Amino acid sequence: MADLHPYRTHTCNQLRKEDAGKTVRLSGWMFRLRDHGGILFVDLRDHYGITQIVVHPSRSFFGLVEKAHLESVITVTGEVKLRDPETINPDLPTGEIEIEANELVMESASAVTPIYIPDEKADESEEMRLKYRFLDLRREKLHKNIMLRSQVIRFLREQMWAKGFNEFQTPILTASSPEGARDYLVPSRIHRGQFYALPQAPQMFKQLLMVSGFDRYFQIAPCFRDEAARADRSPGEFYQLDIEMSYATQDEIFAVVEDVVSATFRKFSTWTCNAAPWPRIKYRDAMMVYGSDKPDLRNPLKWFDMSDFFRRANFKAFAACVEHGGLVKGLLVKGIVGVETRTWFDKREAFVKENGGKGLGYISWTRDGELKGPIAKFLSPEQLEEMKSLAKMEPGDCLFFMAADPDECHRLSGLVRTNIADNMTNDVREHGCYKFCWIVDFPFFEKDPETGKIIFSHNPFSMPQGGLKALNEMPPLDIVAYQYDVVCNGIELSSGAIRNHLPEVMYKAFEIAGYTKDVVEQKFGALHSAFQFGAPPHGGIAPGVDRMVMLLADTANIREVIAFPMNQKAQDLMMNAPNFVTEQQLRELHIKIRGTDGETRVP
RNA sequence: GGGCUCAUCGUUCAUCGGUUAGGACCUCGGACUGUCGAUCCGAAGAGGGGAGUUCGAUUCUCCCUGAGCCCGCCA
Repeated sequence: MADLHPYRTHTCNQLRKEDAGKTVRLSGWMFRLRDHGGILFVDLRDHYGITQIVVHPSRSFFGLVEKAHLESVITVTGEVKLRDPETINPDLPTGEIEIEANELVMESASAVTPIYIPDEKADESEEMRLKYRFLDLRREKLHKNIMLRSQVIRFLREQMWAKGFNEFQTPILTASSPEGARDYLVPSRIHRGQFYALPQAPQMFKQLLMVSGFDRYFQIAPCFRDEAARADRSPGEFYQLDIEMSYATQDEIFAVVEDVVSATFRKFSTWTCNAAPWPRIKYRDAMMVYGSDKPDLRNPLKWFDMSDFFRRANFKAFAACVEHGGLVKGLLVKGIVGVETRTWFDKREAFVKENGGKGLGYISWTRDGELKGPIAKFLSPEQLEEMKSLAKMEPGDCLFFMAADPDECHRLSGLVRTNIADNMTNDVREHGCYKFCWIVDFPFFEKDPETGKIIFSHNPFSMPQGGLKALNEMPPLDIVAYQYDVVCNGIELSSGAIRNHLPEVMYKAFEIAGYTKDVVEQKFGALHSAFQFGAPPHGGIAPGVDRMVMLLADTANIREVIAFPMNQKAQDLMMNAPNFVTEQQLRELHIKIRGTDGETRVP
């Protein structure tokens, strides 16, 4: 046996009945132990699988194994034996054999683990799981998620290379960027009082690579933003499949993403995907129909504009709303009258009020032909008839109404659309599918609700449709940009734009948003400078890697697809980051901590 | 910055203001030569911190601390 590899000749998912009789060596963790007094069974686990080890009482190491804690790492040498037919375990790929241990080495004894690894359904606090992440990652579910992530990233890379894209690295220590999210700052030791920033995205670098003539760029790019986390938003840092293309039209960029993302979802999930080209929904239509710029298209419910109808109808509350610039929308829900109870309808209305709305009107067409509901009595028989044909209503259907200022109306209608679908007795949503769509034509500018100022609504790098002419001639709020998102099942997967590579257009756009030429040249110095020397028209996009894997793993929490995530407060509980540093370190960085409770604490 | 929910053995979940604070898993001890979430017997092990209400608080109230989710934020 001296010629065997010191740790293993096979993995724990390799041996089959054909291997019977071989002398083998396996290493792994003691996953489970079944102690029958006279005989021990150890489920030996490694990355690949599980193999049963049998330890007979005559062996010198019998006592060692019997007393060992689970999760200890051992190396076992022994003979592959066929199991008796009645002891075959059909649940294990290696279930037809077992290893009869002749030698055993305790490589690394484990203490009692704070979480019990075999219990996949255990529901420890996330705090506990994050603190002992290296243990949680041993569990099959999480281990698989991280492997899925690894394979997805590999596949994304392969596809990008195959499409002629080149992979580049861009700096991690860079300059603080104007606009956008809060930067993570890194103090400079050499330059007193100056700071680097971690990139929120390699946005300017990838554009500069286009100016440098590299034509097609991609990177699995780390992005850092010092903003609050959510269940679907990783705190601090996340990864994007960052893409930029020279001389590309919006349609060409869409085609690349449709190809790459579709292929990825088809490869790594059994769920169906809607075929490319994906629906392209204008931002304004998305807000009108779905009340959201990230609609879940598995939900078939759609709002439509009834402002014109209610302007003419003699229901004063809605007519007044429309007169004052508001919006009235209708949502037809088929076949729920007589299915859902009065309480159900009351709950929908209560939901709207909880979310700041005035209420939720509706008219039900009962199975015996009556039109009922809080609003029905305000409409004349002719108007009710018009409403029915407008909404394509049938007996058993209910028409909901939302009336408010446009922004508020969209917001509430989006919430209601989801709330109704979530609570219907007969679920109308599709399941087991990924529904992709493009949201296009985002507004270039919007009005700051607090100051009333015109501000960039998405990002100042994108090209306004109509170019300089539009900026000069159109009301700013009517201008749309070559700015687009990919949305899948209600999750924003990706965001991108055809860039603005023309200095004059930059100046004008920033002027409308209240910035002078100087500011443009100062804040976007490199980009502005680069555009003076021949810049190719270019555009790009950046699908979120974490979110793609999250959808593929069918988990609601993005931390389930990140090996070492931070908690919602952007703390790494395992590494204890962030943490205090020594006075010496602070001195080198010319930093003094402000305030009373933030005194420098030396660990 | 704000809102909601939560905090009990190592873990997880119970417990009407009066209980020897209970179960499951883990742990420890014992039995057991074919199990595979082994089984059986036994044992150990808990109210985050601080105020208050009360004859009496794990339970009610407030503050602090910590956690999760949401809003703001995330061009």
